[in-house]
Amino acid sequence: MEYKDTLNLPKTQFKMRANLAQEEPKILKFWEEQEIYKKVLEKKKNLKKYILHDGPPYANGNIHIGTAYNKILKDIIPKYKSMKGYNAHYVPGWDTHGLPIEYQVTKNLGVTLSDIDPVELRQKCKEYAQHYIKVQREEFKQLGVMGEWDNPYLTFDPVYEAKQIEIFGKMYSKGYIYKGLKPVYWCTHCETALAAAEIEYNNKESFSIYVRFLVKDNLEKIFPESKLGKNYVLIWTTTPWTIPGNMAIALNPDIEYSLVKTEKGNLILASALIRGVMKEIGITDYKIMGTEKGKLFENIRCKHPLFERDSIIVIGTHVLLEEGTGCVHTAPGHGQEDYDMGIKYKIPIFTTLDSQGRFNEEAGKFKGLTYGEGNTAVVKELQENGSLLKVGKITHSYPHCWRCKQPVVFRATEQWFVSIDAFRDLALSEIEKVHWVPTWGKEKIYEMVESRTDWCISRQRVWGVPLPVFYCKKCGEIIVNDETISLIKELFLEKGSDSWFAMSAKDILPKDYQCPYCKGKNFEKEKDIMDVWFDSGCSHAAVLTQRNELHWPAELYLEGTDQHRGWFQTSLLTSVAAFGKAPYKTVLTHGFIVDAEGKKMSKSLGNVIAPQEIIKKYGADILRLWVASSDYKTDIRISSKILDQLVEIYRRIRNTVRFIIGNLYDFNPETDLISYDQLTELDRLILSNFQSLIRKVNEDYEKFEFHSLYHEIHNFCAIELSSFYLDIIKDRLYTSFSNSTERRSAQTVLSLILYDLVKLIAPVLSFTAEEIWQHLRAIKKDEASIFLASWPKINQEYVHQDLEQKWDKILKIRKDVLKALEIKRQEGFIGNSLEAKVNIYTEDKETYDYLNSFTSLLETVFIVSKVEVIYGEKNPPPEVYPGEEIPTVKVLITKAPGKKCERCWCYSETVGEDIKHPTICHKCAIVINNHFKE
RNA sequence: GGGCCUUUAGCUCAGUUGGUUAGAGCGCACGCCUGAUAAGCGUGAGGUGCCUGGUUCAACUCCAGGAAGGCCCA
Repeated sequence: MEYKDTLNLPKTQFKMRANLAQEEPKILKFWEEQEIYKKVLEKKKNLKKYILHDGPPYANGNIHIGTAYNKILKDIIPKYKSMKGYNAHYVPGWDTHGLPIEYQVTKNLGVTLSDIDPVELRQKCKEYAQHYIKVQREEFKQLGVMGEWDNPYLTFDPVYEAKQIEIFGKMYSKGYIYKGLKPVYWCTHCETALAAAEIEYNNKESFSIYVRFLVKDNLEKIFPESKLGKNYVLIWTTTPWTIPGNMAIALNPDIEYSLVKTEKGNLILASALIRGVMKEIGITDYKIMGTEKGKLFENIRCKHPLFERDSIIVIGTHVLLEEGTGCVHTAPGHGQEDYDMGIKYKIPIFTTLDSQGRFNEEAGKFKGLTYGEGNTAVVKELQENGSLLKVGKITHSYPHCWRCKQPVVFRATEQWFVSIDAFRDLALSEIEKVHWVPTWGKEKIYEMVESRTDWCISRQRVWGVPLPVFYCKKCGEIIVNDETISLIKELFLEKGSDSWFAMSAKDILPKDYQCPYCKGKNFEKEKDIMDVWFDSGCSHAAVLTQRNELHWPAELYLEGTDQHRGWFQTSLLTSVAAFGKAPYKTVLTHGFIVDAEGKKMSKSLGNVIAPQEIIKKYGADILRLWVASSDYKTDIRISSKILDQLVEIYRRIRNTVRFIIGNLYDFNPETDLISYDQLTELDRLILSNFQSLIRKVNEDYEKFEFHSLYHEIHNFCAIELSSFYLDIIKDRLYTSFSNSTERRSAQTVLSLILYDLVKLIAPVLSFTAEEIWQHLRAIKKDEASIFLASWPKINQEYVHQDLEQKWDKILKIRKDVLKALEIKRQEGFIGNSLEAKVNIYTEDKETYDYLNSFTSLLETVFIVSKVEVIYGEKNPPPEVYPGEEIPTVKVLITKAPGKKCERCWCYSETVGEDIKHPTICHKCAIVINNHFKE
């Protein structure tokens, strides 16, 4: 008889090697064909809603690792919430309008804005966006992200656009939107205003010029010695072309300025900078004639170095000593602070450049030159008239257009603005009410909103939602009111915003419409469109309030930390402006993905890791595990080393599960489960431990502490289960009779743990959890998908603190025993621990009684053939191992007595007792004689 | 340049209100097993707690300065 055939060795079809790259597509197909997401929604539809509102990725290009990270992190949450018992509908969205797409499309077509019909261009842009929506949708699905993929929200959707118009209308009617002349970042190449978010700073070589402005007024009250010769204010600038726009020179009120006598006249500049500047402009012989605070110079008149007009001295605290002369050339049409000065001193705001960057009539004789040509021309003229004291070149950080990479200019133009001051306080108080994770997110966005300037929402492009504004041709008034807004809203709802470009103002407005101001009958449409940030900032209204399955405000927004300035803020602003309330209750932010060294990923560094390649090589579950394992509160690292580690962790979890499944091949939970009071003590212990795991993991999901539950689950699999419990119960599972109570006891616990463990990992390891679930369903009928199953609950009956405490000590003694065994193994005295007998010496009565209470369990727990506990022996053999964990015990390892049982591999003196089965032990003989009669 | 943030073992992360010798898992090394086997078990070696000062009987922890890195802004 082959005794091996009488054992219950594990059997399973569940593969040790996951082969995720091949298996995941099958599971995806299963989810899709079975419409699992739909079924989950149907099942949870009457439960309380938990809405994670998706921040729309921009529909161009493939997804990158950051996008994948964000989407997976999001996906974990509705999956958990749904299983936990919420109606957690997830509607993904896309941001579809805007310059990047329009730029790419015109580039592909080889046209400029003026060459192409706007409606045609918009159609091409739409197709472009649609293409990438498709691409990204497939990529997101591959990540295992579940959601309303068949019906996502798109910012070019007519319903969306109509809602956006409504929000604009609401804000306008409250007086929060105005048209004004303001310097904005302007790209002369793209011919458009740019938002701050569309600017990137790169190094650029610029002129560096020092120019003297002749002082016209008498300065004797400030500097008596100024009467000796001509006096000048010395300025420094890197943009000579803005000199024609100069209207003032700004000085700091509290900085000290000196009058310096030089061969180039008496120069006024900040005292602290004299040495450096003199060196720079090549003056070695100079004398300081007097020093006074800047505020004394207010309203002193100077002569413009190029034109016959004045440039007055103004006072502003923005003037610093960081660079230049402390006297700041001020052109109100070409800089933010210059503009502020202009407003304060009632200086006319004007621009000297047209939209293509050419000088206009305001620049007088320079008209027609590009500002680049203007630089040279201005320098030349300043040189000729003696105003220029030094010209050089410097390389400095300068704003560039994020699309075309060209340097931008500051240029005053007519733009539409959202006035932040109108509702700033309300926005700030709403920020206070929101729960920010991590907590410093509050401070970050608070400070940004507190100090931000008005939001420029107009763009001189065509791929976007038009500003719903008419102008009366007769009186020039702006016409925006409830009637026009609702008209446009209905129009967009029916025909989309293309209609704005396809139709004339006359066709859009009702027949015989009259200007409310002058009764005029001819109208013009506004040509500008809205900033894409306004689009996406309206999503709370355009999506949350529009779909029955959702609600407003959302429970959660979850994006990268860059969105404190972006979407979190624009959403807050439109929401507070229109509805007086934040659109979210909680905002979670994560850091950026960096490489092994903590450096950001960039093509030039060659350290970019693509999610598509990870999926192909390792599988999406590994990527998902990476997301869960990382602490998103700071930068998140990824490298092939990190991925290799995750593969190991994954294997461990998978193999633990596989071993459990393998040992349940003949166990049906419906018929074979045994009652709690029949479970062995060890089984009850691990069941109690497992309840703690459920509790901790659940807390971690609630607090979004995924990296913590990743460690908890892995440690439970590796330590509690694999190296302890599973190792110990192997003997019982294999050698007991299949239907015996002790084996069913272990299987009962394994089954209980397995069913809950698979749920605990499901939000993270979604593919693997589903694969396991389908194996379980083959044995016991259950929900069609893991995601239809309910979240594990702690069973109080299983929680036994007292048991855990009692076993705490035996586990420590076990450590000492294992150590003692290892020493003997190193000596070559034993190999397998079953070859050993363990003598435990103790002089401590309490320890002795404690150990004795375990009786024959000790052999099981130490996985040895024999254990003897000896009390009171004053002189144990010298080779004992003194307990390190528990000093009251000493451990002696000897050879186990008897012979090795051929069946259970334990050493026993009972081997040979049974005449029919002389090579097996007594215990095994009973099993054989009772159940395997030949 | 400014605001916010990060820095603990090769890697991912723990470290309670300042208090013994700073922990876990993985990886690595060595060994065992061959009835979880492209698995399983055991043992071990790994730390200038980013650096420099300070407060304190005592600092990974508190304070100041700096370095490296990230996001945002100029």
